[in-house]
Amino acid sequence: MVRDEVRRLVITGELAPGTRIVEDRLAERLGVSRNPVREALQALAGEGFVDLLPRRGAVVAQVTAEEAEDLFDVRGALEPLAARLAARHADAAGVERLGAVLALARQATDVGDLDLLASYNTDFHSTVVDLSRNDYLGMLVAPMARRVQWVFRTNAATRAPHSWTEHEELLHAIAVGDEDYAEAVARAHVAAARASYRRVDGAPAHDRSPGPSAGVSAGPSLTSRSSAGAAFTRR
Amino acid sequence: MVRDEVRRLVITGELAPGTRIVEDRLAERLGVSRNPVREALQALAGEGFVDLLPRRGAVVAQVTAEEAEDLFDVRGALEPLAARLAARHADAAGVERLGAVLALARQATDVGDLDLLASYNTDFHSTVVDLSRNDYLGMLVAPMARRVQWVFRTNAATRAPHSWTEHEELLHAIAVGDEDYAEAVARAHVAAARASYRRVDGAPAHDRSPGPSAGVSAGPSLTSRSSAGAAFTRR
DNA sequence: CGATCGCCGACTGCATACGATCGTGTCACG
DNA sequence: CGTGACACGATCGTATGCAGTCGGCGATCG
Repeated sequence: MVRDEVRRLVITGELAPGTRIVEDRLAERLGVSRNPVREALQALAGEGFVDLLPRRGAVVAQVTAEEAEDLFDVRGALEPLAARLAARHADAAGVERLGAVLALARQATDVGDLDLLASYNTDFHSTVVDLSRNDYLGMLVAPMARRVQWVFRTNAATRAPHSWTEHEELLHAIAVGDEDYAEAVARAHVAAARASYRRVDGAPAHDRSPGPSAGVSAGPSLTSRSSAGAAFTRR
Repeated sequence: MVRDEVRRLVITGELAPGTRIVEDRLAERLGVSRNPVREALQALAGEGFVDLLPRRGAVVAQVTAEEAEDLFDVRGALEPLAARLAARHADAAGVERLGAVLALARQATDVGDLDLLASYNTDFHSTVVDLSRNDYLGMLVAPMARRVQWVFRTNAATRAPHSWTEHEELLHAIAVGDEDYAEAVARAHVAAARASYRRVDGAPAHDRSPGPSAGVSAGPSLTSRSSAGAAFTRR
């Protein structure tokens, strides 16, 4: 599918944030006509990977520090829910599937393939949502997981090891069916990821969100690549 | 925009759940070509209003009881978050905007225009999310609010009055900036809506979600407007 | 009489074509 | 030398055309 290919180009960074996307050129590059490309861009706009400016085309979305924080807030709401529901509904086969992803991730960790590890991370969370048996939640989280993968491709390296021990704990909680425990683990997982992010990326200039304040305040900010001034995308 | 028009057709029920959508016919009906219709259908598929079967076309999605419950679970996670963030970030102007929507809703209540009231309901929740200053949350909630409006168009009548006193309380919590209170009110609001839904729609056969069990088990179900027999819309 | 194979219509998916609109560069004028 | 209007090019939005595929229906065979 063309959509998946374009999304891959964006997530892997082959199309860097801020680059303008011209339908003609991308269509030629992919060897298709403009129509599938247009549909792909519409879909990716819905997922927040590109911004669609009427009559002016598409640009790969910028990830500002604020949006990363926003993402953490939402993850903090949805992932604990997914974990709780997964613990409630998961059966043996489901736990098996989760364990399989974990095993693959361990291999990828040993080999040191970070991109692969990141995609297993996405797989793990997607599987948890699958086990929650909440289709609507799945509809929301699937794009979000991809977005998370995109936003944190840069600092995934430092985060990975801790992340996976936390995943093991979540698997355990789900396996024994302890909803409260699963929810708590997921909550802690997101909080830890946020703290890790702040360590790597520098604390946000204006703390819009209390939570665990990142003690280590870090060096030069990688963020603020924002070029556009008027950044609002309301309708 | 064609997309908005098609979405309206679905939400208002002019295109009933289960009906097959043929691109040609809909295009002619709207007086445009197939291309805009195709893009609209893709977008609506992303929002969950239609199911897209590869090579077979689009079908207006069915809303099963399970999906309604799913929706409540997700609302129960996101709306409290939005309320908390709104209480944290809202300024006087924002509170003003919320109050304006409430005022309009009161008028609509007096007049008894239920469709209008439903859309104000959507507006209210959208505004709360706006005040939260979390763009990503807004991106998720905007389609969800429309979906809620769609799912509960049938029983909005019975629910409306209670709903709006709860809204007033939420407005107050946001106005005084009490995050915990705002979050609690939003949580209670969703729980009350769920209870109301279950009263009207009958308790789900297999209780997948504990929560406040609907004591009143209700008479003749208003639902089951489904025309088609095969009602499953899993992918 | 029932089941299977093949043909036919319908519709989607993609390609191509055209008109509309916006940004940009240039030229004239103050 | 700076500013404004005009015109051109680039690119989007929409329309039309064509080929591939899927489901339905009838004919043929067991």
